[in-house]
Amino acid sequence: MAATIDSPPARRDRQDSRKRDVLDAAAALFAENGYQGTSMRDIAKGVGMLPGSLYCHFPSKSELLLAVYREGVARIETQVEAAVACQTEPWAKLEALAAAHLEMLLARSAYAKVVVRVVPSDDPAAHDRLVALRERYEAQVRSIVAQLALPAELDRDLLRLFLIGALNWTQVWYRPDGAPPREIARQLVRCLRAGSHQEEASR
Amino acid sequence: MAATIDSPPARRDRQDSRKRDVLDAAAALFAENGYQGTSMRDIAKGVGMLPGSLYCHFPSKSELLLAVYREGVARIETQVEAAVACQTEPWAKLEALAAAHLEMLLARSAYAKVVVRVVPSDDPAAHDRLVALRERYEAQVRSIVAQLALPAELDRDLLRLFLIGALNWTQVWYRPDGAPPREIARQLVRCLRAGSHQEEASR
DNA sequence: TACTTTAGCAAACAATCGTTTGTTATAAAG
DNA sequence: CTTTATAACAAACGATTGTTTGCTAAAGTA
Repeated sequence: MAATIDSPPARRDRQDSRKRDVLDAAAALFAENGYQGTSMRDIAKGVGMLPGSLYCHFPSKSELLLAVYREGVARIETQVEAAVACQTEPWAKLEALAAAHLEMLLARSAYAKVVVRVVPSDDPAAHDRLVALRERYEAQVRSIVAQLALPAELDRDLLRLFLIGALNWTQVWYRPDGAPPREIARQLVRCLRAGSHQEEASR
Repeated sequence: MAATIDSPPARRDRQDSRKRDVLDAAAALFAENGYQGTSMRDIAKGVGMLPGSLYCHFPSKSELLLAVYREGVARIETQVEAAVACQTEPWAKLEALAAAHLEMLLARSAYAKVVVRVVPSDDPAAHDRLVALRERYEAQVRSIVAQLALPAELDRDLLRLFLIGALNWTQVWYRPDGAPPREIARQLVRCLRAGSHQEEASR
């Protein structure tokens, strides 16, 4: 078992390297032109393959989208988790979350852009699994929002949805020459901190 | 001139009636399945015509989208304007704007849904004119936000973009059995009112 | 060396896309 | 009645869609 442990890797590395190329090209194109606006031929051209060759790595366009989505959610989760871990105060955690989310969405990762730009109903065949992936990330946000000290009459779920909405909508209007992601996050959290302004001492 | 004023209308009414049917069907389908997810054949089937017959009323799919978009923006503007006019206090105006916007977006109008769901880059041929229509509405929001009393360090443009983002994102998560549009609007404005909580007396 | 595996190519598949053409039926205009 | 205009049909256009098939060549396994 240990004797053959390094014979497959060479093979495995190469195929995975190409598979990675396909994934990267698909992520870039989905992020730029949307799911329905990107054809398998576009992706093939992006990696210098023929269209049919893509099916050596992914059985269908839907599965390819799912793989990109999965990776996108994973990357956002990882970055957000790391950023939140550096903070102790709940509102500071929320701002760190927002900043990391925006950083990925606006500057860093094409994978992250796909998660926001491509809505589950864009591909009915993958709809349910896409929703499941989205919810996995939202659970992370929920756990941060749960730690906030808020007035009782303020709905926590709505606050979370407003936050995510404001964050994701940045993709529509963001320009690299405007306010940087970190500054946007700071202002957003400052806005949302509203109602609880007077209870700052509690918790 | 006044002698022939009522001879055209009969003709005009009929053709406009069919044109309206096409527009309605397109709006419903664009709202439900997106622009690229809706074919001219789908729309034709929706009004009981053959695909080619659509071109009697609209010269292309892009122009059809533009017509739906124009109508959508106009409807939102009208409703929002009426709702805002009933209020005098700036924050009350903003809440009325949010409520009217959500009412249209979530319950009332397929046209309004299209304006939010279809992003300009979905149709490169119509991109610039779609952006222009979107901006026309955003100007209306800007004028309301301009009346708010806000602390100086809070960016008005960002506040507006956060508001619109949170509003439009509701289309992703809204369920008719959850909180009604009016309640969502109330909570959202309460959240955003944050930073200016202490300056309530000013202006 | 002989066998198996597979990434990728070359070419085509059926289906669907937005759109065009030519014609017919209907109805307003003179 | 004649002329003109047009909504709608019937049918097809070429292009593009996601996908499949058969094959080749190279690399790993025994």
